[in-house]
Amino acid sequence: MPIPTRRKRSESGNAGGAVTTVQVAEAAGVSIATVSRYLSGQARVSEAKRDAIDAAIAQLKFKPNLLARSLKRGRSMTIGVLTQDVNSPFFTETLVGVEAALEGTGYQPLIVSSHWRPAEEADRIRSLIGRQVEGILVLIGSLPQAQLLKLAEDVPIVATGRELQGQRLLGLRVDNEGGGYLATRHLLELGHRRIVHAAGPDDNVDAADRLAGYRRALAEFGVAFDRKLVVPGNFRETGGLMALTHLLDKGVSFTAVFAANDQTAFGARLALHRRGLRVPEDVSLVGFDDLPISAFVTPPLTTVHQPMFDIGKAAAAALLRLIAGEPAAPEVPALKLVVRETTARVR
Amino acid sequence: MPIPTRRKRSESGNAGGAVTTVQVAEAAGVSIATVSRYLSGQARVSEAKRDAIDAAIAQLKFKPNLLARSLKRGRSMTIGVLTQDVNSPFFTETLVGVEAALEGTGYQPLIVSSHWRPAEEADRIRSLIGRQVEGILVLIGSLPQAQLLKLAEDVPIVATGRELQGQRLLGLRVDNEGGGYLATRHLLELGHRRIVHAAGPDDNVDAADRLAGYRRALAEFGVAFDRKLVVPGNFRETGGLMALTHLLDKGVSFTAVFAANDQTAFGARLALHRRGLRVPEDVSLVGFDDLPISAFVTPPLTTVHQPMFDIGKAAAAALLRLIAGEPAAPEVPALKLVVRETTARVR
DNA sequence: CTGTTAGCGCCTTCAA
DNA sequence: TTGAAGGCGCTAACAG
Repeated sequence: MPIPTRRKRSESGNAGGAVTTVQVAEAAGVSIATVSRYLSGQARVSEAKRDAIDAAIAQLKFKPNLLARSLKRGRSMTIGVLTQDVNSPFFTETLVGVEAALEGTGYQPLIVSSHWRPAEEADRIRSLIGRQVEGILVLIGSLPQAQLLKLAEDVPIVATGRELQGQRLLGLRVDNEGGGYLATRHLLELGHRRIVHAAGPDDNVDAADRLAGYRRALAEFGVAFDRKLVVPGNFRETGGLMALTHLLDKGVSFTAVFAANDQTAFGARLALHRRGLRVPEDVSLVGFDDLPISAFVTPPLTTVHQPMFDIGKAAAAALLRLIAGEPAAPEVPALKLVVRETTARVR
Repeated sequence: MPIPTRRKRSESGNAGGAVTTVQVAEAAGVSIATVSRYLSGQARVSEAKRDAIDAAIAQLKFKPNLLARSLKRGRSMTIGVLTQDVNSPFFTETLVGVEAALEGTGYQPLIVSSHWRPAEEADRIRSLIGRQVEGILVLIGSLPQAQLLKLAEDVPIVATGRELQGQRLLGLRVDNEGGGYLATRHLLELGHRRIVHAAGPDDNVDAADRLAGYRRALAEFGVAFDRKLVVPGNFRETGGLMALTHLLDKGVSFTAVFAANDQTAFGARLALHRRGLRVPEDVSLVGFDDLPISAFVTPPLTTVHQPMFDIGKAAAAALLRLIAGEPAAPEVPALKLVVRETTARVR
C-alpha cells in the first residue's frame, strides 16, 4: 500500500488547509470584516484588536489568498507580457525595463512566450485575458493589427515594434530607418563605398526599415545601390555566418558590413575571422541593438544602441496609464550610434 | 468636465461587465451547471444544448475567469519561478527548459526576479505563495536552507544550484567541481603549467567548487598551487576584464586562463586583446557555461557546457511530480567540455 | 443527462 | 469602530 506523501486535499478549495481570514478572526476574537479591514488598511482598527490580529496572523502563519482578493475586487493587479522568446537578450532587457516601471505599483508581470508562432500568440493572449490581466504588453508580436484592435476591446494593449493608435491600444516603435541610416552613414564617412548589408528576415518590418535607412545613406553619398551586396539573414548568428561565408565564397569584394542586428554581426565577424580577414583592419563592421555582450566581444562592436530597457519601461508606464483610464502617449526613446572598435577608415 | 475614457467599474468584481457563465446559461437556455460541465468536459452534455452553449459563447465572446476557477478548485495550475535576473542568458536558457517541461501539462510559470537581493527573494516567494502557486522553482537562490525548508511546508520547492533533500524539497546541482577539473585538465594536457583562474564571487558555492576542481587537476599533474594566479571576479564581463588587466599590469606571467564562467572569459579575452595578446596563440582560454553566444565569438570559446535547458526541464518535471505527491529524484545532467578554438598547445 | 445549491476566501456595503 | 450578510465567477456534490 502506497504511503501518502501529503495530506489529501479537501474536496474543494484550499489545498491541505491553509489558514483563512475566518481562522484569523476566530483566533483574534474579532470578525472577519475587521481582519479584512486591517489587512487592506482601509479603515481604522482599534489598537487592541490590531495587536490581537497581528498575533493571530503570526501564530497561524496566515498569508492572504491573492486570487480570492482579485476575484472579489475585480482587479488582478497583473499585467500580461507576451514575448516571443524569453531566451533572447533583446526581449529580456526589455523585461527588466518593464519590471522597473512596475516596481512599487503593486502590479506584477505575467510573462508568457509564444516562440515566434502566431497561433500560439493568439492562444497565449487568450489565456492572459482568462487570468484577468488588466493590460497586455505585446513585445514584437506578429498578430495582425485588426486582431489586436479586437483584443483591445477586452483589455488595454501596448505593443512594441508597431505604430498603433486607439482608445486602449498603443504602439511603441523606434526609428529603425533612422538607425540604419546612422550605421551606414558612419561607414560612408569613414570612406567605405562597398558596404555589405547582412539583412534580417524578409518578412520583418524592422529589418525592412533598417535596409531602407541603409539605402537612404547610400543615396545621400551618391553611392549606387548594389543588390548583390545585400544578403539575407534571420536575426541570429547563423544567418550572418552563412551569408558572409557565401559572399566570400563568391569572391564579392567589400570593405565594410552593416549587420541588421548584433547577433548577425557576430556571425559575420566569425565568417570573416575564418577567412583570415581582420576587423576592423580589413573589414569594418557595424551591428544593431547593442546587446550587453557587444561591449565585451573582441574587438568591442560598433553598433546602433536600442534603448531596450527604456522601451520596456516606457511601454509598461503607458500601459499603466491606459489601465487607469488616463490618456497615454509614450515618448519613444531615440536610437544612437555607439562607436567602438570594429570600424576604421578605409585604406 | 473630464471625458470618461472607459466604462466605470461596477462597485465590486468584474471590470466593466465581462460575460459570465450566468449570461451564457441564460442565452443558451440552460443552467450554469451545464455550461460549467460542458466547459470542463467533465460530463456528457446533450448535442442540442452543446450547440446552444457554443452559440452563446461565440455570440457573447465569453472567456472563463480562470481566477474564479482556481479559487473554487483550489488549484491555480501555476508554478512560481524565482530567478535572480531575467536578463541573464544563464537563467533564460533554464526558463526555456522549464517552459518545455510545462508544455501540455496545463501549468503556467509565474516568473519573478529578485535581482540578487536576498530580502527581495523572500518577499517574492511570499508573493508567489499568496498567488497560490502549487510549487516553486528557485533558480540559484541565496536563501538559507533553513528558510527554504520552512517554506517547503507550504508548497513543494525545487531549487537549482543546491543539494537538498526533503519530503517536498529537492535540490538539483551540477558537478561544478568536476567541471573545473575538466577545464583545467584540458589545459594541463596541452602542456600549460602557469594557469590563471579568473574566479567567481567569493561567497558563491559554485565558484568555490570550480576552484576546487582547478586545484585537484593541478595536484594531479604535480603542479604547485600558486595563490597569485587566482584572481577574483563577479561572474560578469567586468570582473574578468579588471582581474586580467590588473594581473597583466603586475607583470605576472602565465600561458592560460580558466575563467569561472563564460562572461568572465569574455572580459578576460578583452583584457588580453587590449594588451596585444592573441588567443590562443599567446594565451589559451577556457570558460564555463557555454552560453549560446560562446560558439560565435571569435575565436569560438572552449568551455564547459552546462546543460541549462536540461536542468530547467528536469527541475520543472521534478516539481510537477512533487506537486502530484509522487516521489521525485531528478537525474542531474552531466557537464562536458566543449573544445573550440581558444585553446592550443603551449609553445 | 440536467438543475439546484452551497460554497472557495475575500471584500464591502449597511446598520449598529 | 465593528459585525452581519451578500456576492465576485465558477465548480462539485446531490437530487431529480
